[in-house]
Parts: sequence; C-alpha cells; structure tokens
Amino acid sequence: MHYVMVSPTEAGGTSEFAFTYHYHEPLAVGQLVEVPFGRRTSLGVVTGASTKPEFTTKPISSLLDIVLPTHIVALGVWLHEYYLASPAAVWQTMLPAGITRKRRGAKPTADTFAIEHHEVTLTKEQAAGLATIRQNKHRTHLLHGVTGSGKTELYLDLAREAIENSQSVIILVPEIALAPQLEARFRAVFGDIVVAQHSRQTEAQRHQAWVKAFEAREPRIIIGPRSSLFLPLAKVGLIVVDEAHETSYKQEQAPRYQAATTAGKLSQLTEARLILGSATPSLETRYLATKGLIGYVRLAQRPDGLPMPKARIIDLRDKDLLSQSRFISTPLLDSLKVTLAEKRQSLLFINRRGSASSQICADCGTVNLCPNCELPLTFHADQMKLICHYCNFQRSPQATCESCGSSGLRYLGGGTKRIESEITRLLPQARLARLDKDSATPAYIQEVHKGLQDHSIDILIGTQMIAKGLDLPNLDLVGVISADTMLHLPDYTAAERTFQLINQVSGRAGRRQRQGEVIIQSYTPEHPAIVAAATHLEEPFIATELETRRMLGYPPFSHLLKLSCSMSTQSKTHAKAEELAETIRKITGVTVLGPAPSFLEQTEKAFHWQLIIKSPVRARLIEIARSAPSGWTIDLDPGNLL
DNA sequence: AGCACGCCGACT
DNA sequence: GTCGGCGTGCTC
Repeated sequence: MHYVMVSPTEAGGTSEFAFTYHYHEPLAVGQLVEVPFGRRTSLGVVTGASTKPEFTTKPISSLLDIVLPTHIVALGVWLHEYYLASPAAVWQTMLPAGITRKRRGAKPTADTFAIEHHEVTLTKEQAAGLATIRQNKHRTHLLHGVTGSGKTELYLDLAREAIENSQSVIILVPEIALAPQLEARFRAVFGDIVVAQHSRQTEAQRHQAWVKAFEAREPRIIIGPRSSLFLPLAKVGLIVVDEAHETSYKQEQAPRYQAATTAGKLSQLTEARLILGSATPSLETRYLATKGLIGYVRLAQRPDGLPMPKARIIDLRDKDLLSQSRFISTPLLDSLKVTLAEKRQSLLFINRRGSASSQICADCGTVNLCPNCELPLTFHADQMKLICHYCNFQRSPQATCESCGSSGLRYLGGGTKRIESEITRLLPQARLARLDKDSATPAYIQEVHKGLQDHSIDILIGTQMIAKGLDLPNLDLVGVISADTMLHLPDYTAAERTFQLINQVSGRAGRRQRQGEVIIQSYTPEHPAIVAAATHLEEPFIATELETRRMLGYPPFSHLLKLSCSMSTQSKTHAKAEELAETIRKITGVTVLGPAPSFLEQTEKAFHWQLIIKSPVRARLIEIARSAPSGWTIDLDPGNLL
C-alpha cells in the first residue's frame, strides 16, 4: 500500500494543508484525485509521498485525468505557509471552477509562431539595462524607468529570448485599462501565442484559458492580472510585474497574497527571470535593490530625448492666488487658457469623488459625519445630497450646524463635479469630459478615449483612474487640484503614495513632441513627498522616508500582521480585540498597535476592530496568527493599515 | 467551507 | 424536562 499527502480543495482550516491517504500504487505530485473528506468527497491535489501513519487512513476514491505541474503544487503549499491561507482558499484561486467537468473539445491548438524580427533600435540606456539583466547575476531585477522611458521595449526583447528557448512568459498588469495597449504591442510581434486574461472573464472563459495553458505544446505569452501567475504552464522563462508598486497587486480576500512577492516565489521555483517594472518603485523593492538582493536597472531618460515635464508647486495658502476661483488658482487658470488657445489638451486630477468633501461648520469646525460609519459625508451637488461612500447612507444637507447652531456651514474642497462646473464658468468655450467612479462605464471610458484621440475634448477632469496608462500625444498640461488629500490618511504609506500618484499623473504630460507642464496645488507645498514629485529629485525623499520607517519599525524594517474581527455589537468586538491584544503583548519581540476600530468601523450589521502587530521576524507573526482564536481574519503583509 | 458537538435560554 | 441558538473545532 502506498501513502500519499493529499490537499483537499474543500478543506477550510489553516492548520493542515494536506492529509494522509492510501492508494494501491504510487502517485505523482500534482495528480488530481477524489478523496473522502469528513462526510463528503472532495477534489484533492497530491502534494507528496508519505509513510504509514499512526492513525488509520482512508483510501483515495479515484484519479482524475490531470497532473498539475509541480511548481503549481509547490506554489500552493507556499501560499498556505506564507499567508496562512486554507487549502480551500488556495485551490479556489489556483484552479478553475468546474475543473472536474468533462473538458470539451479544447484540442491542443497548433499555434504557429513566426517571430518577426523587425528591428527596434534600443537607446544606449535601454541596451545597457538589457545587458545588465542578461548577465544573470540576479534572477530578479528592479527595472526603475520613468514614465515613457520604454520599459516595454525591454519586456519585448526578454520575451523573445524566452520564447526562442521554448519557455512561456507571464506579464502581470495591474488594471484592465493598461492591458489592451500592452497586448497590442506584444501581438504585433508575437501574434497568436499572446493570450490576454482579465478579471471580468466568465467562469467558462477562465476554465478554457486554464485548459489551453495546460495543454499548450508551444510557449505562450500571458498578459493578465495577478491570478495569471497560477496558469499551469509547462515551462516559465520570464515573469514581468508591470507597475509593480501598484496596490492592486495585493489580494484583499483569502489567500491575501501580494502578486510581486508571489511572482518572486514562482521565479524561484521555475528559475524564470523576474522583472519588477516601475516608475515609482515601492520603498520595499528599492531597499532590496540597495541591499543588492535583487538587481537594479535604471532608465532615466525618455527615448525621444524629451525632458521630464516642468513642474510648479502652487501654495494654496496664498489667498491672492484664489481670487478667481476657490479651487483653481490663477497660475493654473492661466496655463489652462494658454493650452486651450494653442489647441492642446489639459488634464485636471482630483483625488476625490463627489462635488465637495465634507460639509464643515465655519464657526466650530464640526464636520457632518455618517451616523453609521462616523466618516465624513460627501456632498453630491447634482442630487443635493450628502452621501457616505462606505455604507451609502444618504441625507439632505442641513442649513444650520447640529453642534453649535451656526448657519455658517461650508463645503470644503472640490470634487470632480465641482471642478467641472468651475471650469465651465471660467472657460465656457472649453470642451470638457469628466471621468470618475461615478461616471465610468466601459462604454463611457471608450467614448472619452475616442474624444481625447480625435481632440473633441480639451480638458479632462478625473480621479485616480485617469492617473494611469493614458498616452495622449496632444496633452500638454496636467493640473493636480489638491496634492494633500492623500497625505493625511492614517496610514504609514501615505507620503509614499502621494509621491507615486503625483509622479504618475505628471507622467501623462508632454509625451511625444513637446515638454509638458505640471501644476501642483497644495496647502503644504514644502512637504518632501510633493517637492520630490515636482522636482524629480527623489533620492532625498526616499532616504528620509526610509529613515522614518526604520525609526518607527515599519516595512522594510519589519513585517506586519493585521488581525481583524467583526461581531454584532460594539462592546463585544472591543472586548474580544482587547483580550487578544493583551495576550499578544506578553510575547517578546513584537509590537502591538491597537486594538482600534477599523477605518470602516461599522458596515451593515457588524462592527470591525483590528490590531496591527509588527515584528522584524516574520516567522513570529506566523506563530501569532496561527494561535489567534477562530473568527479572526489574518492578513500578513497587509497592503494598508486602514 | 460544511457539519457535528456542546452548553445556555424559551418552551411544553 | 426538551428543542434549538450558534460559538468552537475537526475533517487523514
């Protein structure tokens, strides 16, 4: 009799990943099987051989016609150990739903691939970067390239090399918006071996893509979201994580994995080269490069020889500059006028939804809060309503302050809608478009893109979603309405994110023929994050930011664990959190922050509390997470502390 | 994830 | 006395 470890795909516990079963013949790692589990049967993955245990084992019921690549099995085991995810969470993410269903007619397609060697001349800098990567001193490289520096050229070259070695390529992209452009570039060179994935695919499409990857006899180039890492490709030669600093690479549901980190593990398992591409790498990644743990390639110039856009910071505390509008300073307005007169395009970036932020009392400073979430309500002028962006509570704005009775209520800050009406008033001849979460349907995004391309739009007003990926030849001017909004979030990454965001949105200005102009409005114009983004002198900011992290014991100098729980009443939740915090505080070598109500303390019928645990030793955090009572949500390397 | 086990409140 | 609430813990 042969004993094997099998990980049941329906096992929900985090303590055991695989259980011992027996079978009449030896089984390969990755073999899919059916096993009895509890009082039902479950699909299972053979993770390794075992010996006869103390307890009596159950037999494997049957074998399926699928053997997963061993690196996929190893990656599953790793996800369980590194993020403390249950087998159910791991396999639901790694395997397509309905894998047991009969596979219909997905014959191995004989994709012919004739790689077209149409010569792309690389710049000196690009060629040098490529040479560094090809020296293979490191398996992983940080490709630190300013927006428009041509990181894609390097991806294409490295992909060609992998394909010629019959190895597949995985390219991760953070958002659907970026994928089509990249896909087009790759398809032009590699044709049908390029496979695009996206998170909006149906179960059936995902299943089909999975089967295609499994049965592919030729190497593929996969362009897709973080889950593309788990496609069962036979050989992987190159993994690219584009815009590797993007926060969307962290999955918010179990398994709560970070895609760049997971890509690192996959590259180790497959010996694939890993490229982390970014214009604004995270401090963690920069730190690894500085320490020489990963390679570093810098692309500081744009291939077209264009200088970086010229940036100006406008001090909003100077009231003279706000004489024509409360939100648009005179210098910004002047630049908008010039750009418009030259028949060029502008982009106005607002880091907020709605028409205004909070309704604030000018006399006592009281802000209107949501009665459920205790977070500021956002004013929507078109509906004349105050809306909570977290629980969707709505009510009409009041005439007098609830706290002091004053009638001096004001709206603070301007959202996209407010800015839109300001611009309409100030520049009535300009053709406007507004793009934010409230207005963005795929069809509308398409329409706006078209309008920008054929220049039927002069000024685009938008939130985060316009900060990335837009490549517009006629865009000269970028205005950041308020650079501070993100700076005051209660999170240790606030400054870094502000820097990244301003950098990214600035990068939209002046591609192709002209040098762009960026105008950054701020109430704290001397803040290092804002100065660094404006001057392109990032080293001093990075250095001081790293020093702060070192002193406060935040990543990259420690690891973080976020434990959260939700219960029906405020007091119950608080008590439970306090009890666990007390227990953990007794453990040496770790720091406990909190417990505190979550940023979104109450949603629907539950109260959320959380505690943050810091430790330089990640294994210590795993121990703590393992010993947490049931009911607690475990998030290792949380993307934020909100 | 399901699904049992087990220990307290509302009922016959 | 019993029925059932869901908090807790196990599944080889």
